[in-house]
Formats: sequence, structure tokens, C-alpha cells
Amino acid sequence: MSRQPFSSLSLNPALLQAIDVLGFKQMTPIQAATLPPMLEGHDVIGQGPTGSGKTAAYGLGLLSRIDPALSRTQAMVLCPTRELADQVAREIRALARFMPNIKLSILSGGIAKRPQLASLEHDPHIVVGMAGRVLEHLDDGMLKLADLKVLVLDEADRMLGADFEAESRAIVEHAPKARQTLFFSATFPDAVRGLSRQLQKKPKEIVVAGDSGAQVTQTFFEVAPERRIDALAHLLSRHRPESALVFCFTRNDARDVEAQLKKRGFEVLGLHGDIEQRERDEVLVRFANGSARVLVATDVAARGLDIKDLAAVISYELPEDPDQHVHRVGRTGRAGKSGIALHLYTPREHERVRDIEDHLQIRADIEKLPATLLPDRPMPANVVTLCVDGGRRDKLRPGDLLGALTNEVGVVKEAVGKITSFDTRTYFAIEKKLAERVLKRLREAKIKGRKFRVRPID
DNA sequence: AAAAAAC
Repeated sequence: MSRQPFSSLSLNPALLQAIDVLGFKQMTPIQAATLPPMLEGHDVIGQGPTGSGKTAAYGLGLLSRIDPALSRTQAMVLCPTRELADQVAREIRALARFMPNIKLSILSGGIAKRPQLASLEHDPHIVVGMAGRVLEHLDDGMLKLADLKVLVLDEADRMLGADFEAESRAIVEHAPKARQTLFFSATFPDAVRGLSRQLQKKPKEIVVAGDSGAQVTQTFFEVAPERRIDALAHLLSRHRPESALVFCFTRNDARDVEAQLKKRGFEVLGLHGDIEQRERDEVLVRFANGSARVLVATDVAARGLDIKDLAAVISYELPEDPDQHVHRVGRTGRAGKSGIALHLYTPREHERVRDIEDHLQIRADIEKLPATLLPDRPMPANVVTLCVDGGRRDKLRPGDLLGALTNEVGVVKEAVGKITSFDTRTYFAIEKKLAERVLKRLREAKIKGRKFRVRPID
């Protein structure tokens, strides 16, 4: 199939400019297949491999239908985790960068409602969020959907699965009948296709052949339950991936594995539902920055998260649902990059391997662990993440803060790796050997007459 | 079992 440039579509020049700045060249197959029907106003079911640009596809689709001059909520995206909602919001903001004054609000739980209420006072053009908090705002009458044109269910099979179905449906009830409804995911069980008939109108069904993880080498290892943690340490010590996301079945397991690995000298972060949201956000920033190379998580991290250049996915335990396995593995090998996936299973979980084989029509590569496992070889990180607190939003926006800091403190500029900004905070990744010096300079720096709080978050 | 509103 020949790849086409975005310019072959009748996209708004502001969007084409953003696409150019973001460095997107041609459309990916899922983008090329879903954008034309979306631009014509059709409902769409878009199934495409993990890491193939589905967010940009529906992001461009919904932004194309927004009238910036109309201060009403015209598009809404629902996601299954808070971290994913944040990421989707960042991506849409980046695409909307050259559109005039597009307002986007993130409506997720785990944080105070008050700032969200303020953001809803003048209706945002776009809302990205989680079903629960969105429903609260709808019930309170603070979020109004009378002018909604586009509703997106990201990870649609999850949003319409048993856990979220009722909430998703309740939200759809609040939306106008005349709307465009878009479903996107890498996986669509038949049951969800059935639900589409109730929520969508004559959807165009697009399936881009699922070579999810084509660039990922997968290997399965059988292990006795009592050797599981040793096997994990062995795999880490043996492969020493630049970064590794380790999946556990339960929060308890995730907490245990995190603690055990720490005890053995590994630098590890944890991400799961028992951790406070603020901490979860920081953990993800630190991991993405490379200030720890191992992240132990539950399936909260299984879907959608785009962690740049993630080298390895490791299943400490396999999920029961083979689709969930597809999503986990899809955290690596994104956008044509390569990756490895290593999976541990006990004899009694062998059936899960079979299910994966049947479901994905693959032959699992099963390898034996050596009788003698390798000694622990921890993987120290060579960067540190600094958090710069920019104070109140109305005083200084993240962009200004960043510009001010890099100008003022020259050393930062050369030392900075990745940068992530949230509402009032900016995170810098800095090489460890430079960190102390930079930290000192930043602490002394006054920008626009104000002092900033700077702290390492490691 | 996980996630998720919130308490």
C-alpha cells in the first residue's frame, strides 16, 4: 500500500502546520483509512495495531469538526485511565497548537474538582476524561453537551466492557442524537461490535491488519511459583534493557515485586491504583525520563500509554484476557521501533499461553530458564528528574516558565533531556553528574522577579 | 483482578 501525505486530505491549514511541526511525514495506514470517512462525518470503528497513530487519527478527525469561534463543548474523548486521558489531552493540544484559542479540559478523578469547575465556566471546545468524573459534571449541570458534535471512545472495547459500560452509556444519553461517534482500539471483541449498533449510526468499520507488535520479539518462560521473583531478577540481569515495564496481576503483587526488587538493589518505580494520583503522575514522568529503568505496574499501564522508546515489556504474570496481553506488549515496539517482550507463567497458568496462541494465531516461543539463575545486576539510571514548581497558573504558564528557565540558567539548556509540563509544574531530565550543579543554579535563579521551587523527585 | 467517583 502506498503511503500518502496528510496534505492529500482537505485538512485545515492550521492542522497541517501542526502535523509538519510534529514531524509526521505520511499517514499511517489506520490514519489513511479512517480520516476520509471521519472528515465526511461518518461514524467510525477504527481497529489498528498498537502504536500506529490512532490518537492522532481521531484527534485530527475531531479537530476538523470544531468551530473555534463557538465557545461550546463540541468534542469529547473518554479514556479508561487517568494517565491515558492526560496523554491524549497533550496530543490533541499539540495538534491544535495553531488553531486559534482552542480550550481543552481534562476531567478525571483523583484530583480536586474545583479547578475543573472553573475550567467549565466558559465551555471548553474539547473535553478529555474519564467516565466517572465526566458523569459527575454532567449530573451537576456544569458540563453541557448540547452542542457536542464528536464523541470518541478511546480503547472502545474497554470503555464498553463490563466495568465501564453503564457509565459510558449514561454519558451517551447526555449527548445529542445527531453526533459523530468514533470507536478506536487495537482490539474489538465481537460483543463490542454488537454494542456499536446501539450507539453508532452506520459506522464505517476499518480494520488495519493487526500486526500489533510485529517488531517485538516475544519469549515465554515457565517458572515454579516460588522462583518467580528470582526469574524476574534473572531476566532483568540478563537483558538489562534500557527500560522495562513489568506487569503484575494485582496491586499487591505489584507492591511486593517493587519492594523485592528494591531490596535486591534495583532502582524501581511502581504504578497502580493504590498509589496517590499525584505520585502516579510523577512516577510516569520519571520513568519516561529514564530516571529509573524499571517500572512495576498493574494493567493500569497496559493500554494506550506511549512511553517513548520503551525497550522491554515483562509479564511477571500473564493476564487472563489475551486482548489485554496484546495491549501490554503494545507498550513496546511502537511507531515501527523494535522491542522485546518476556513473559513468565507457572504450570497452572499454561492455559493462558494457549489462549494467547489461539487468539493471536501465533506459536509461542517457549524457552527454558537456566537451572542456575544469574546473580543480580542492578541497572542504575544516569539521569535525575527535577521538578520546577511554577506557582500559580495565572502568573506564568508552563511554556513561559520553560523558556525563562532555559534562557536564565544556561547550563540547563545543555543538560536537559526530556521535558514534560503539567499545569504549573515542569519536569526536566538531567544527567546525574550535572544535577547538583544545575539544582544549585536553579535554586538561586529568580525568573521574572520570582523564585521557583525546585526539587529532585528521585 | 484491575480500573474508576468518592467517602
